[in-house]
Amino acid sequence: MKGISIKDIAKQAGVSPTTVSFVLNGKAKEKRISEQVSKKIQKIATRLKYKPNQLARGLRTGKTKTIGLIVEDIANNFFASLAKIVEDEADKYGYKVLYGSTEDNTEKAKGLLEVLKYRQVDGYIITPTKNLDKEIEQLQTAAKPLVLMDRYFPHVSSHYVVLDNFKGAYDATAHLAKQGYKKIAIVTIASDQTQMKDRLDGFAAALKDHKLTFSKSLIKRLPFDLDRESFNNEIKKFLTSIKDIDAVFFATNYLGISGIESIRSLGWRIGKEIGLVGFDDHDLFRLHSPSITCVSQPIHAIGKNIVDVLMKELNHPSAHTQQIVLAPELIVRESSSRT
Amino acid sequence: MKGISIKDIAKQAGVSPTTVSFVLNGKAKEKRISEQVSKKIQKIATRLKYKPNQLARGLRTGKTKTIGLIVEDIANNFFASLAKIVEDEADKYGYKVLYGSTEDNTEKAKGLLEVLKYRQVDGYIITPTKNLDKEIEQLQTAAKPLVLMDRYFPHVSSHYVVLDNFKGAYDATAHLAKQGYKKIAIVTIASDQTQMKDRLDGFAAALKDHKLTFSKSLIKRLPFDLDRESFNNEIKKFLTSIKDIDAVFFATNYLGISGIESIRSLGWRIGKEIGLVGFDDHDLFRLHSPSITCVSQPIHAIGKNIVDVLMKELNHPSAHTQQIVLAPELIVRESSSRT
DNA sequence: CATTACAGGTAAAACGTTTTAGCAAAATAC
DNA sequence: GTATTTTGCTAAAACGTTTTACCTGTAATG
Repeated sequence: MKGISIKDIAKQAGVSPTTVSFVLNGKAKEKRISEQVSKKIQKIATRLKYKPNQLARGLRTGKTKTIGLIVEDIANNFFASLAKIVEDEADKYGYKVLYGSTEDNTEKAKGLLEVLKYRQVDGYIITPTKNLDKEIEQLQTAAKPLVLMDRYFPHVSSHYVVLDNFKGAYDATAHLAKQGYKKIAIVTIASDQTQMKDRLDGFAAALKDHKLTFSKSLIKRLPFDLDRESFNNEIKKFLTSIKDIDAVFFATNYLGISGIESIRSLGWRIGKEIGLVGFDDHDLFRLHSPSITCVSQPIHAIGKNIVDVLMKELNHPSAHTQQIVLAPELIVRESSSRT
Repeated sequence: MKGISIKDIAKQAGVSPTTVSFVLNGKAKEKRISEQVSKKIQKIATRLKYKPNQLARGLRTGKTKTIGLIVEDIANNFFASLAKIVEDEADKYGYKVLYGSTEDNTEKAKGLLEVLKYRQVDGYIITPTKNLDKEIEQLQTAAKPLVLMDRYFPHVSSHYVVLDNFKGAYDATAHLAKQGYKKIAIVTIASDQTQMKDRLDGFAAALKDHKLTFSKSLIKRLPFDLDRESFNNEIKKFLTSIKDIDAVFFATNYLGISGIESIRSLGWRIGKEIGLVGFDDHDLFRLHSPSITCVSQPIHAIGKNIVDVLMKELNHPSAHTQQIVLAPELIVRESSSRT
């Protein structure tokens, strides 16, 4: 089952492989191939269902029509949904996607970059981990098109598409304040990267603007790599340690899920004794009783923007980098209404 | 940033590219390259951090160390979790994964196969759609290693790894029966593929074994490609059409989710007026009030088996095909207890 | 009529590997 | 001391494209 090659077409058409290549790449006019020959080659090509061997083409041109997608965790709802959109959008441009999960582990991320590099992907979509800035800069100096997502490095000028995390957290917290909650805590991930820093900052700013208590003791930063059991235990310990706590904001979807579980096992009634807001929408949040208020990301827009920026960069590399910050939407539900 | 090539190493070592290739492919002894030269080449290679150009290698050998993964929907929890495991397992063998979602659409599936083919993947992991049997057979006669997952074609002898769907549905239904539910319905997807057929059969067999009513009117088969709104409407229409219905089994995770939503909007109390069992475990099922009984798939075992079978086939193609059927686990929760 | 221009193509190199076939020198056999 | 085998290595082809440089014949130019 050897595939059809350009030579086969050439033979059938009685011309040279060169001519076939020209025609099939749309350079017929430019290279002055006659209408006749051109048509003939086209016909034979479609009849034989010729598909160029991407390896050979890649070897010659250096372009593989493949992009690398590095996410935090493909099993996470948010990243999985995004991956689907990226796949669809990339497909429109004829690109395929190679993916990998970092688990928020820098070594794993470096490994993935390495693999993608010698697989010669044309461009990268990267959810960077903590110390990946050096690698990102290296890719940039090598003029590799790349787009960061979900988070970025403030000191590195690169393309990125992220959520307005500050606004997301601010809105969530302000909403809780307006609902009359007085002592609001946050549970987040111990990360100094922008997405978490901005969420924390938004939280703090909203507290300040609404003249609510703000202290270190209202913040819990958990390591990323705990299992659910440990998340639950840590969250319970934290929540019970705060006197008069009446609301909590969970800064990621999986923290929110653990949060719900923890609070219930404490016997507190969500929306009554304790207000709750989560991050990223989820079927669970919509259908939970009570339903869970959350900050929702415009996943479709994010995916589309990422691919559009990357494709623009692939086709017309430009000096100036594009930073896209999309607005979140606060979806108000029962978990934050004191009634 | 041209990569280091075998020629660069050859030049530095003062030998021919051939020799370098032999050494780096572990054929030093076989090809009688001296210890000295061998060591020297190894050293230079690691010093220069040589990584073979996979395109060139692939072009020459026909092997790309890439496998194609075709799922129904990468945004679906089950497939996303599986994709992660497949990625990890494949990585252990040095393989990367190209993926795509079919949306249960045969044309899309054919398109994906086409793309994967001319990307020259070494092997395929396929969640087949309805009429994909011809394509599967074609791949087989072309001696392409492939493993089907989630479902298979009874009339095609191929490797596959699936759940014991009959048992899953049987256990779920029998459980409902034992709990005292009398009129049990099923909502499934209108598909004649094995996974759905077996679930339906398991459901029917359990009803029969427990001497419960079984009639066509207790079965609802919905098209795959509805949006959630339509799923909900259809499910509501169906459930209200059955007199004295007191339990329902949803044969996929997304149907279960829609089912919960529908039943609630009907004002029925899950676990009281109506017993409910879902398919595939999900955070939502665990944390819903009441919590949802479900048939859970051993995702990790599935993923590992799939990759193991594929790798065996890649390395030692054999005549006999392997059919692996894994046992589901019924996770009993509140939605099926009449108390 | 001699020159130039252009139309319509092709030969061959290159991309970076792997692999087959073979060569020269050293070692062994008789 | 010649014939054979073994050792240690290499030249060159091949994988399927793309692309540069050129070639040949005809038409236009002066």
